[in-house]
Amino acid sequence: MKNNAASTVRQYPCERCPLQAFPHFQPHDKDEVEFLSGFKMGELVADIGTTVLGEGTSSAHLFTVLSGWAFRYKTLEDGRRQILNYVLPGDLIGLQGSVMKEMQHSVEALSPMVLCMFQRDKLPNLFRSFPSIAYDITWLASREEQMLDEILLSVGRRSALERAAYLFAFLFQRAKSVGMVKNDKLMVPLRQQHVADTLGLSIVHTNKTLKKLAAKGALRWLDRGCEVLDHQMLLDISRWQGLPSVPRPYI
Amino acid sequence: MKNNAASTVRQYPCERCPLQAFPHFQPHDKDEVEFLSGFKMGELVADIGTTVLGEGTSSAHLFTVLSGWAFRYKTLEDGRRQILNYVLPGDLIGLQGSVMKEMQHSVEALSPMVLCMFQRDKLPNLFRSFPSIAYDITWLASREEQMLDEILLSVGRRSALERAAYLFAFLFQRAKSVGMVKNDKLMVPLRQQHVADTLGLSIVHTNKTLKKLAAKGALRWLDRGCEVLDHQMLLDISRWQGLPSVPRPYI
DNA sequence: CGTTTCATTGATTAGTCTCAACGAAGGTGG
DNA sequence: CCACCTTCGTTGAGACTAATCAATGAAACG
Repeated sequence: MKNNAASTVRQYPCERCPLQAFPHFQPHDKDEVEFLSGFKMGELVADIGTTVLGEGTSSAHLFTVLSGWAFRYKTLEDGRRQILNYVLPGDLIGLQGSVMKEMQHSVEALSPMVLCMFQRDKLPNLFRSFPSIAYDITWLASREEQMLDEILLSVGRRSALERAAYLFAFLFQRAKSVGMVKNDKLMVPLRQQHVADTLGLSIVHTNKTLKKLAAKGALRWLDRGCEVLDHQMLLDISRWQGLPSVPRPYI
Repeated sequence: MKNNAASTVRQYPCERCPLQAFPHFQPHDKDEVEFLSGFKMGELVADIGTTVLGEGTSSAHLFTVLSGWAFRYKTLEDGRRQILNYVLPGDLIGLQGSVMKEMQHSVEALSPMVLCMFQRDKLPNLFRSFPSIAYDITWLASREEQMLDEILLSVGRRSALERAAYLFAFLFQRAKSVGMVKNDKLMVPLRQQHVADTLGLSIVHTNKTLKKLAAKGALRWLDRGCEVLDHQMLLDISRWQGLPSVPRPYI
C-alpha cells in the first residue's frame, strides 16, 4: 500500500535491452529499436510495495518490466482482494489504461523493480508507424487473456490443493523463461496472504494447503516467501500440462 | 457438444452491417468499410450447441458475432468445465488462435448465431494497411481482459449469491448495449448447468442460489433459460458498480 | 409414448471459513 | 543494546458453505 518515491533514470538504452538475453524473446530489427528508443521516456525504479498503477487512475503510462516481480489485483468495496495475475520481466502493463479510459485494476511491486516507461499518447502513432510492434502488443494482450483463462479455470474448478500446485507450477514456468530459475529451484517473493488472494481462499486454509504441498516436498516455505522445489510434482498434482513454449515478442 | 453443419452465406454486406445500429458502436469510415469488406470471407450461421471454435485447433478463423449468444470455456481432463465469458453481438472471437499457435479454449453457441468470418492470414496485412482497425482489435482484446478481471474477482472473492447476482447484472448490461433488453427485462438462454460452470459452483447449489434470487424477485427461471427482472437489485446484491459506458469499436 | 434432459428437493458429508490464540522474526525508538 | 510493536506464519475448534448422493417430477424430444 505504500507509494514510495520512485526515481526515473535511463540506465538501459534500447540497444542493450536486458530482455534481449532471454532465449525465446524475439529480437527487434534496427528500425524498431530506433523507434522504441524514442517511444521510451525513461525507467522507473520501484521498491517493494509500490503501487505502480492504481485502479481508477487514467494518468498511467505504459510499462514493460525489465526486472522484478509485481502483481495485478482488484478489490471489492469491503476490502476483499483478488490477485488477477503476476507480472514478470518482459510483461507489458498499463495497456488497459492506455486503450480505454482508465485502469480497472492496480499493480503493486513484490520486489524491487525496474520498468521501462512509455508515453501513452504515442500509442496511436506507434500503430501507424510500426505495425509489427502493434502486432506484438496485440500478441501480448492475447497472451494475458490466455493466462487469465487458465487462472479462472483454476479458481473456478480446481480443489484447493490443485489450485495451489497450479499456481506455483505456473510461476515456475514463467520465471524459468526469464532466467530466474537456478538449479531447477525458484524463490518466489510472496506472503501467504498473496497466495490466499490469488487462489480465492482464506489465509488459514491457504496455510494448511501449503503445508500439505511442503509435506510432499513440492515446495518449502521460508521466512518471507517460498521456494519451489519440485516443478514436476506440482504439474502432476494440478493435472496441468504447462504453458505452450513459443517464441514471444516484447517491446 | 454437437458440431452441427453450419452454412456459409453472405447476407449482410459491410456497408449495411447490423452492428451499426447500436448507439455506442463507433462507426467506420468509408475506407475502413471497404477494406473490411475484402477482409470478410463470409458469414457463418451456427445452431444452438455448435462448437464454433475448438480448443487445440489452429485452423480457426477470426469471427465477429453479428447476432446470437455464445460462451467461451475450458475444461480439465476429468471433464470439470469452467465458462470463462459470454460472447454477444459485436464481440470478436478467435484472436488467440490467430495471434498465437492455437486456441486454448472453445466457443459454443447458446442460441442460433450469425457470425462474420475473417481470414486469419490477412491479419498482419490488416495491421499494415489499417492501423486504426488494428487499434480497435487491441481495444477489444483489452476489453476482454477487463471483463475477465472482473469475472475472476467475482469467482475468487464473492459469495455464491453475490456471484450469481453479478453474473446476471453483467449479462444484463452487456445485452442492453446491443439492444437485447426489452421493457427493462432480458431473456438469457442458459441452463442452470451453464450458470454453475460460470460461477464455479455445483449444479445443486446453483439451483438453491437461483431460487433465492428468484424469491427476492430479481429474476425468474423459465423452462429453459432465465428472465432478468430487476437489474438494480442484482447490482445491489453483488455490490457491483457496473461496466463503464464508453463508445466501443467493432470490426 | 417411451426416453432423455432439466429443474428441484432433502439428507448427509466434505471442504473451507471464522475465531482465537500464540510464537518467531524483524523493525523501531528509546 | 534492549524493549516494544508489528507482521507473518501456525494451529485447533467450531460454524457454515457448498459438494455429493439420491430420488422425483416436468417438460422436451424423437
